[in-house]
Amino acid sequence: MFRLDWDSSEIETEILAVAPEMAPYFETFNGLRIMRSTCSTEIFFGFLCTPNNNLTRILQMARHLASYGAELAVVDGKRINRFPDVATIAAIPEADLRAKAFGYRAATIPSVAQQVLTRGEAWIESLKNVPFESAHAELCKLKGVGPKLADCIALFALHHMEAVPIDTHIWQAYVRLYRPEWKDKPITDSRYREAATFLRARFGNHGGWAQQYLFYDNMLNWRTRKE
DNA sequence: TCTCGACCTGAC
DNA sequence: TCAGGTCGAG
Repeated sequence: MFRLDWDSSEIETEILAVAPEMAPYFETFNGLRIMRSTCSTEIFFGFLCTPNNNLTRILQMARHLASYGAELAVVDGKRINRFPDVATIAAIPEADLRAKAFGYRAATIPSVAQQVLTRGEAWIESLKNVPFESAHAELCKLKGVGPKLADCIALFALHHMEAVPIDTHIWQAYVRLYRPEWKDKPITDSRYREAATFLRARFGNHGGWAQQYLFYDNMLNWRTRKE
């Protein structure tokens, strides 16, 4: 889960050799790791909760989706459920999720699950065995999944370690470090592609690992950072 | 290819 | 006002 079989100092050394600007982030957040989930379905639908949303609500929504799965145990009075399979999520009525304050994602989450089902239950897992670019392209064909979610799913669910999801935080870090002339510019499709391509080229197979530091730093400091 | 507005909710 | 965005129209 925490990739303890990976030597983080070795990875940091390799990243620093090609991207010395990462040094202060490694010093500040020493020990930060990128997690390795064993359940691709959970990560897939977890990220479907994230668009245009905040972490507190994302957690509530992910927990609610989990409640549709088989009960594993009760710990300190709290039910622990296995994350449900794709078919279960595909069958959740939109009204149920609306009632749980899912907003417009009440429609998109079951819809994406239905699209996945038509590709077969093993489809998500199968994307682990194709090149990152192919997996990303396939994920983007789902209505409701754009380039950012595709990158998140590729990295965190499928373990394509070169993926660099450009969310609002990585976008701010990218502009600050590499593209100051784009300060305050919104992310368009083409800018997204440029940033993601640039960061993958710069960090190579450690793109996912490196972006975690930039993400966490910006997450902590974006409100107070003055330029 | 870019720009906009819409889309749910709730914390700050 | 804005969150770990995406879609459709123009």
